[in-house]
Amino acid sequence: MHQGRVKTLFQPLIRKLDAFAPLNDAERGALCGLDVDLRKCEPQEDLILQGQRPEGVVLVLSGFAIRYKLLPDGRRQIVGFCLPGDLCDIRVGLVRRMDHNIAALTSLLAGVISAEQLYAVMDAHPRVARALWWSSFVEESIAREWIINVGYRSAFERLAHLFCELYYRLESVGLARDMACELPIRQSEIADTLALSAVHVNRTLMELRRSGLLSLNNRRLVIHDMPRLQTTAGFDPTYLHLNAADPSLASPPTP
Amino acid sequence: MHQGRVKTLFQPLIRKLDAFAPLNDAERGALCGLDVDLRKCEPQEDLILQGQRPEGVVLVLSGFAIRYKLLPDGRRQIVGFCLPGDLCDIRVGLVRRMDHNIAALTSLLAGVISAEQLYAVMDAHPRVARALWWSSFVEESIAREWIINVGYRSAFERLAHLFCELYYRLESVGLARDMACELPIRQSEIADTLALSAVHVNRTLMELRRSGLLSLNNRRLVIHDMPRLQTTAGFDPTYLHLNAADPSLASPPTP
DNA sequence: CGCGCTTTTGACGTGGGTCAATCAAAGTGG
DNA sequence: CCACTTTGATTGACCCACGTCAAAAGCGCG
Repeated sequence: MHQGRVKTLFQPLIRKLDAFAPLNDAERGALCGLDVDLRKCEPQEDLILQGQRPEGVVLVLSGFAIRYKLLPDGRRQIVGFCLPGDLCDIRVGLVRRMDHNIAALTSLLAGVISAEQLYAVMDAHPRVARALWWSSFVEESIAREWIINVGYRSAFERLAHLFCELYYRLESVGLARDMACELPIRQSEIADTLALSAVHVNRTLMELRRSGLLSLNNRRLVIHDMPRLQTTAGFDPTYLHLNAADPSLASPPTP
Repeated sequence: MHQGRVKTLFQPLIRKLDAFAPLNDAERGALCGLDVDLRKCEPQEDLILQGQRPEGVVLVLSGFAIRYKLLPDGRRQIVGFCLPGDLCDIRVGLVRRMDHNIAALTSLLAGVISAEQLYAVMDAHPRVARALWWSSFVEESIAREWIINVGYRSAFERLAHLFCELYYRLESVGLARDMACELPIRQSEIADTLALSAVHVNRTLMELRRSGLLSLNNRRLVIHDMPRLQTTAGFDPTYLHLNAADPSLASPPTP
């Protein structure tokens, strides 16, 4: 469905999976051939609500989304970013009710894919299946790294770390290059992500700018000194498992 | 291998998976028939090191283990508990190098299973596959909840929340009942888990005792007032996806 | 019965929170 | 084209939960 335009929209996903193991034409074709139910969202619009039974796997085609939970005092904690090419979440077909919300951060185009159809493609193309399982593994790794970010690091390090992560993730789907990318995130959203107050995010961001490590203006992130940024952040990209390719590995079975 | 004694050692895993969807005799048999490479560990001994290529899926048979990362200043952050019945981690066969360590907390008996064999069982028994995918999904949910615990909640709430989680997880594998369980965790380890100092954990623990919510003495946790404990912790068990059973759901393909 | 872990207690310092303005950019409508 | 509103960024003053340092007290165990 929607073949014409959608084909290019699959680029981020394909590009990401290629980093695990290069896909052949048949595999790319199978992915692009997926029936996606296009869904356009405005900024702040919820895609999936907590407690809901997920009706399909959501693939972010363009724009940013966030996973978040609402907290008793009305605040929210963002527990993950869904960037273009991210599937939220492959195993969702196994779960009765979502335990968190997903909302659009920017205006966003998503594709809803039925679990059955996705699993069929995975069954027919083991390497696609492996790549998808790998990407869901990476998401789990990211969640664990966030525990450390929020628990252990100072505000300055937290921001630095988040920007390192977002830069590399965006680069891996072709949305960042030359140490710069569009980053349509408000300071209050950074605050909700890093468990800081918006005020302190602001102060820390200015400190980052003053220190010459990066600048973030007009929704555009420019990293001026990546090596030093990584060092001060304690950023070790291992957890993103980029270049994880190891086609020799056995492939777990699809649910 | 090791059939006789090992069969009972599979109980926690089977019990946990049963909560997702009751397994029949063939399915139980397939699990118990897995070749496990038994491995006995002393407290503090590392099971799997960061950077290592995992050689198989580790199933905790008895005792507690922790997932942790070492931090630049020598501290460590615990990013997960592996309790009896936990597999660490099904998709591990897809990954070139571990991004965190796993160590025994107590003396511990683990079973190492080859990815190929586990995947074969999953292929032969779709419901087992679904249950295992579900349990790995739950681990990811737990990691996300920990982001909130460490980022948002006060020390008092953090401890309360951790004890709620551990109680329910232990209950689901038959190691807790009547609001009590063995909990062989030192205060310094709670500190490393909750991103608090050991001193503050101690003070907070005493406050929890004084408030009559629970007691933790001689490695034994007794919860005196679970409803109030959950309320003060802001604990919503949804994220553990207990009773998640929904056998109608489609099953994702094994890698 | 003395050595090594943990746990407990005390005194004191600080990173980051809160509250409350102010400022800036981007609409919006007349 | 300009008042008026809205939303987000910035700044300042003050405060507290939790960290650090340091010492004491239990408590197993050889």
